[in-house]
Amino acid sequence: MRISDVARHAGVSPSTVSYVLSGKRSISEATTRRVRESIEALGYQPHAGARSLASRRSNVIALVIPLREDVHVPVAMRFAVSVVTAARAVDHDVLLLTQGEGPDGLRRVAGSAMVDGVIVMDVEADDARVPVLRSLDLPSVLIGVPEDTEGLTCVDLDFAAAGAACVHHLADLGHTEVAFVGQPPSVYERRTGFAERTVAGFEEAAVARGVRATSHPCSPDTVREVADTLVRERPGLTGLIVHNEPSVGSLLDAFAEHGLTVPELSVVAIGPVPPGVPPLTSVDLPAEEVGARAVGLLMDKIDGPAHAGVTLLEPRLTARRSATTRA
Amino acid sequence: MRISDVARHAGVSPSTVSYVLSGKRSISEATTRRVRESIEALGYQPHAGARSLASRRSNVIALVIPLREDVHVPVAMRFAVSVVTAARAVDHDVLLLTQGEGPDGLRRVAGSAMVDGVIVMDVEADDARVPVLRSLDLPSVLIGVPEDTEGLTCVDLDFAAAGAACVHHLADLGHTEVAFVGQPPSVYERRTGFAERTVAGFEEAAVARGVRATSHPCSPDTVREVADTLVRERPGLTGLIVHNEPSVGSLLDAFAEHGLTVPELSVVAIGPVPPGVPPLTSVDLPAEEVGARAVGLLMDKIDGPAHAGVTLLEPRLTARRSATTRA
DNA sequence: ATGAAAGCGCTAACAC
DNA sequence: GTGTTAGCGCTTTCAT
Repeated sequence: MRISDVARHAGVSPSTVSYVLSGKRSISEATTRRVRESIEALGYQPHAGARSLASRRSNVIALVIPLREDVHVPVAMRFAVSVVTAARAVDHDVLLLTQGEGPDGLRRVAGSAMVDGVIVMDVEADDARVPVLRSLDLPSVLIGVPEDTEGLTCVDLDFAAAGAACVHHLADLGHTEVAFVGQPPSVYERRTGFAERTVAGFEEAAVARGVRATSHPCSPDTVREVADTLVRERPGLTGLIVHNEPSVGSLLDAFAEHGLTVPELSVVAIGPVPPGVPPLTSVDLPAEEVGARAVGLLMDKIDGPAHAGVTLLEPRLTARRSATTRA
Repeated sequence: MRISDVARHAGVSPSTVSYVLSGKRSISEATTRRVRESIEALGYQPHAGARSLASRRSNVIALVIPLREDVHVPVAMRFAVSVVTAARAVDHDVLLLTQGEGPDGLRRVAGSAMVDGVIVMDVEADDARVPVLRSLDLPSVLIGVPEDTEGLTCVDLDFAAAGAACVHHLADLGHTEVAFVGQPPSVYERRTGFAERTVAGFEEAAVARGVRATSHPCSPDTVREVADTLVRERPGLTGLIVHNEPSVGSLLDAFAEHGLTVPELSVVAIGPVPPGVPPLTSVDLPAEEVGARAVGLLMDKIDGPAHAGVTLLEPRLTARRSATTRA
């Protein structure tokens, strides 16, 4: 089933069928209808390879997903799904690249014209893929923000503002001693942008508001240790900011064992809305919006002149029931 | 940069370059070396679209990933990553399809010759995609087993055997009263193969061993309810089989509140090795192996005559420290 | 508003 | 063991 079959069936030339499909030329109402009917009747679908050869567009974008021990998989998956959904909405498919392939993966898909652009997740401050991206002239969008953003297009939640928003919320409620419990140490060691920026935002805001503050990294197996330390060293602690979705539950349990329960201990989370009782006041991670924005920006770059820049989505703090006025 | 540039640089014909790349013809050692050097020197990479047009092979496979509320995302991701890794090892890329696209997604990628084959995850007993796959003449492999497997190629862990293995392990340890805590109810309602088969294997083995047994579905918000019910209605309960990775932790906590702690309550898990203390005796889910097998079988189908059939990987129970001899 | 025809870059059948 | 060449199925000038 080829385009010429459709053309014959509709009594037009192949190019007309092509133009009906692409809309790049105005075709009479009547012809358009006949062509569409033929396409329908014959069940015609253009050959993707032929199309990409002739048009120099594959209508495929690559998505590099992280697969590290320390990234919270469900969150990564939400990004991935939103990217796929948004891409499909603009008639593009998504090729999955794993972090494991590294810079070479990017070179490969770019060099073979397999994809029209790429979206890279989980970007580090000094990411090895960034120089490759710069050298590649392959349209790209980063989800996350490296140190040097010169010439890059990045999207992310404004994590600094998110960290700050939590401090302001607690300070507004009268809290004067707060602690920040963050991502696993390894996340900071490899200098993942979002983690660093959140802590920075937290610390700045704490200074600005005159709030006593400390921050601690935290992995699943140091939850108890972190809670113990905090209880011991910060007896006046009344506010807690948790930027570690997988461990919120057990962290709060650990505090509970010391007699500190929510909402006497006021808790604000940063991340996906945590299920559980009581519902946590939190700054939600708008994965769907980030993914959609990334795709939108990538499409702009693919068929327009590059429009570099960093887009930081404003955080929205949703007050639920875990943070209350300081007793 | 085209194949003819490489050919000129190496002083051979384009077809020779093509044959060096594909290995489909024997080329003299010397020529091969010259061609490879030219490829290297020029940084040549074949155009994927041109290649797929001429060879009728895209070297891309599609992977349909589930994105339901009730599937445990980290497990799904492990499958996905193992599929990508295995595919890359045989020089194929992976196009990501979401469950949301349903049967149409399959038709689309097949019809446009975008992919050479497809791997479908999270297959239900009566899956809407199966008839489509049958009608499509697109090589496919299912991860999971539907009711009617006629003409299909399926791979999965032998979940019936896994359920049975847990019963045998507990029975061997002297337990005579066991309970099975499974997936969320919705998983059974949509008749997901692996869930059904596990329960069936559990029940059969319990009858065979003369063990008193009941089974309960369980979702994150019914964990406590399930534990309460079990404690109330099954006072003699000493063995627990948990086929619900995300809830094992809170389930055991709930039992602990009733004074039933591991290993006095012997627990065997089915799923990815659960982190946590004490380490749980479990039948691990060999996601990497399943993914690799799926890719291997798909490659066989892509370049050979179909070799349908159901491959069930034998479960391996690893005794750790959560299941002990009955007191 | 439509058609004719020249490629896009590769593979593989056919020749030697 | 290697070269020549005819497509693969589409898009897009160029022509009308």
